[in-house]
Amino acid sequence: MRGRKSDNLGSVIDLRALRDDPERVRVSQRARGEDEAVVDSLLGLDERRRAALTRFEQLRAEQKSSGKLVSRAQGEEKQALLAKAKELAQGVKEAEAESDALGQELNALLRSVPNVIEDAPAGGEDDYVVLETVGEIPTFDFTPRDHLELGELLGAIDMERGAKVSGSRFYFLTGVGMQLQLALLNLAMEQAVAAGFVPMYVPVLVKPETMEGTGFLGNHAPEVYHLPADDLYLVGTAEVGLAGYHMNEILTDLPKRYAGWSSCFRREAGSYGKDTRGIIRVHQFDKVEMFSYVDPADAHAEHLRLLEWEKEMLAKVELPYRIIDTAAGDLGASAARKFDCEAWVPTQHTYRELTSTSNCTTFQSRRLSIRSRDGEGKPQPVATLNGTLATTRWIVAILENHQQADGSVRVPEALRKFLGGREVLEPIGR
RNA sequence: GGAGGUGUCGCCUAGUACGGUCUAUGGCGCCGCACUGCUAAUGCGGUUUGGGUUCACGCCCAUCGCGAGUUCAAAUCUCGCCACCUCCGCCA
Repeated sequence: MRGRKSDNLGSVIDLRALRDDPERVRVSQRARGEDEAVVDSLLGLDERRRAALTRFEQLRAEQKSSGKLVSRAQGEEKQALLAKAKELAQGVKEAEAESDALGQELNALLRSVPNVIEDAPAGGEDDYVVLETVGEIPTFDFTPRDHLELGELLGAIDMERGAKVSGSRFYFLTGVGMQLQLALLNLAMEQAVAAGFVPMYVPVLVKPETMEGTGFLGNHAPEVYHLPADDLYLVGTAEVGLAGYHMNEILTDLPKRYAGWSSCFRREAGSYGKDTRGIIRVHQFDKVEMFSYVDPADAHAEHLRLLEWEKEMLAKVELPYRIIDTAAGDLGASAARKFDCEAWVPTQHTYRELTSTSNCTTFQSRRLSIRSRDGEGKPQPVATLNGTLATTRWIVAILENHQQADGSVRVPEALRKFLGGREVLEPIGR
């Protein structure tokens, strides 16, 4: 008879909006290639739960007033009232059990539904739309080396020893490799702070509720490392900690912008044999991530701002890239829309993802209970958005695009001050 | 890791030995009104949070770190967990 959490269920997804416009969710599910019948199940469950809840509330009110009578009564009268109260209590317990059971069922179903998309192209991984292509693809009058060959020449990357120490997809950044990573992430942090982001160092081990609330236990679940001894998860991005930062809070002063620097861990399950060479796809890397809490009405505009900051950063390291609008079926559970910036990788003759910015609308804030007050002072969920500013993978594109015939690599102007003024990274003798 | 202590509506606080008008006390702060050359002071009233419902006034449910249990009835009793503080141990 204590503690009933199911009351704020409605906040997990916008049940009211679902009742008003179920078609919108159906369209989204269809575009993602997800089950569309879930909408009817949700509506049916919702109705049954509301009825059960009303029944419980009525019975409970009766029980309360009966309790007061008992407390005041004496002798025989009290005995009679007590008998009646016992009956009432039985009914209350049954009504509560029913409404709780329906609530749990509804909750589980709600959490299985990915975010409702906003204007994302329908389809799967290959159905992205190219929005813009920036910069010139470099041409070489020599056979370009791939990033690993360059990394080894420069004494920057050591895959062999990474595998020796930790297994496949682990590596060491050595010498200028580590300096280049620091330079890149420092440049990213510098830009973020200049743009008004609060720089953050964040936990990389988080509780299940944090991981769940950010949406990574949905279709990303197999990607996530879990430490069973402590029931903690290793994050795949600083986004997790930055989203959890304001969990269970009501925010004032939106927008709030944070830039988190963290190591990121990914199991890369299901990608066996893919990108096995070099540091393109690895279990551990470092990243500077932007994270914004904004008014839902401002979410799309913020999404475009995050994209602009990513473009600014890509321009600083002088990489040719394109921007794609990711198709619905390729979105994470929490994203309503996602733009990726993909840099040209000369030896692969293709573009590879360097940044990703997602508009999660109110998906994460509903699960983590992060709200602000609307014009009338009523709490409403905020929108959350994230975007990459730089990662270890950028080293791949920098090495390959700025390489020279002798195996040296030109350092982009903006990075030089973080590399002791160095203009070129030279191969070292072995 | 071990021992002890603490956790009440923004902040502080009463209540918990003995379960029942606790529908949670008081102060600070805040809001409204009154009084007042202005300000201040004073007086009166209001003020946990969330959800549901109502044109509205309101009304209903939940909420005393979290969860489970006992009971007709739990801030109060029982069990588990969490956070913080003190001491001890261990350690990069």
